[in-house]
Amino acid sequence: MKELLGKDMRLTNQRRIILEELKSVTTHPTADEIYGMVRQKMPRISLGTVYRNLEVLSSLGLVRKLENAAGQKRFDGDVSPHHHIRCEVCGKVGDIFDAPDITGIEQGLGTDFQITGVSLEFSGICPQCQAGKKLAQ
Amino acid sequence: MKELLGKDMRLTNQRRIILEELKSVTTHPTADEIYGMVRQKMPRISLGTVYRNLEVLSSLGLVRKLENAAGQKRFDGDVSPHHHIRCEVCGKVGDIFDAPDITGIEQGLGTDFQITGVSLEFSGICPQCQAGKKLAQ
DNA sequence: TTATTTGCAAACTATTTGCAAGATT
DNA sequence: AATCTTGCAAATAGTTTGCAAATAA
Repeated sequence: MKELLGKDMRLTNQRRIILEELKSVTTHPTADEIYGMVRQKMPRISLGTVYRNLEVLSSLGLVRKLENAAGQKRFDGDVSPHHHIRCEVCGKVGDIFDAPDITGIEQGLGTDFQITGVSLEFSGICPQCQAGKKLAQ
Repeated sequence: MKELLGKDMRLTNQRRIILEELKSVTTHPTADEIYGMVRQKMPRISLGTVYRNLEVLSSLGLVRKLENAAGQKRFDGDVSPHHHIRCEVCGKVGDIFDAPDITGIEQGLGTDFQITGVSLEFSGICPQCQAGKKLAQ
């Protein structure tokens, strides 16, 4: 597990625990939520460190940063290819593993941009918000 | 043009000018950029008013709010169905009118969310940033 | 012994809000 | 008159940054 990070980059306890915690859930937590999770195991970590390390981990491709979204960024410990659905009411994010394949959809489009990626995101209402319709959590 | 807005909603000069300015460009400006544009015609308007009215106009469907994005929200005066591409370097947004149709892609997916929408967004590098590769504007 | 990383606090950016004054019906 | 809207300024939320101390190669 030593060589996961790049040259001159260390797998510190902070990084390891952030990564472990993120991989242990499927909830796509925000930086702040990750901060709360990690603090249970490492009470003196700071929010700045969490932000810095999420940035490092996502630029290394070890976690996925979900910024194609309203509001806060969220993070996903599952880097396998899949899509997301975001609750319009509470902002919670779920996974979509079985959407039709859109590979190649970016070919031959009329744009002067050099295309580097495509993102398909669904929006909807999560089960909890469907239930408690009035009091959007 | 009086009945464009809902009951008890007025088409004030501020709203009209914001709408006109936004419809006069294809650049998907940020709230701050719209503030700059509108101030040329209405120097005493405040940024808060611009934010408030962009919210009103987009909730009425008269403009489109692009929040599926990193960083700032952007606004589009063209509400016809089309997709967007965002420059990874400078954040600029372009239009994509000729992407393959993905209508119905949300049908029968394995999720407990009630699906209400789909968004396809491309990312890439705009012509200006391709040119000046070092000095990302 | 040198470069990286951390905790802390302050700074920053984008956006929202409270409120008294102004405008519209 | 009653309601909606504005300008202004202050507040808020999320994130980033500077820096001295701590840590690890």
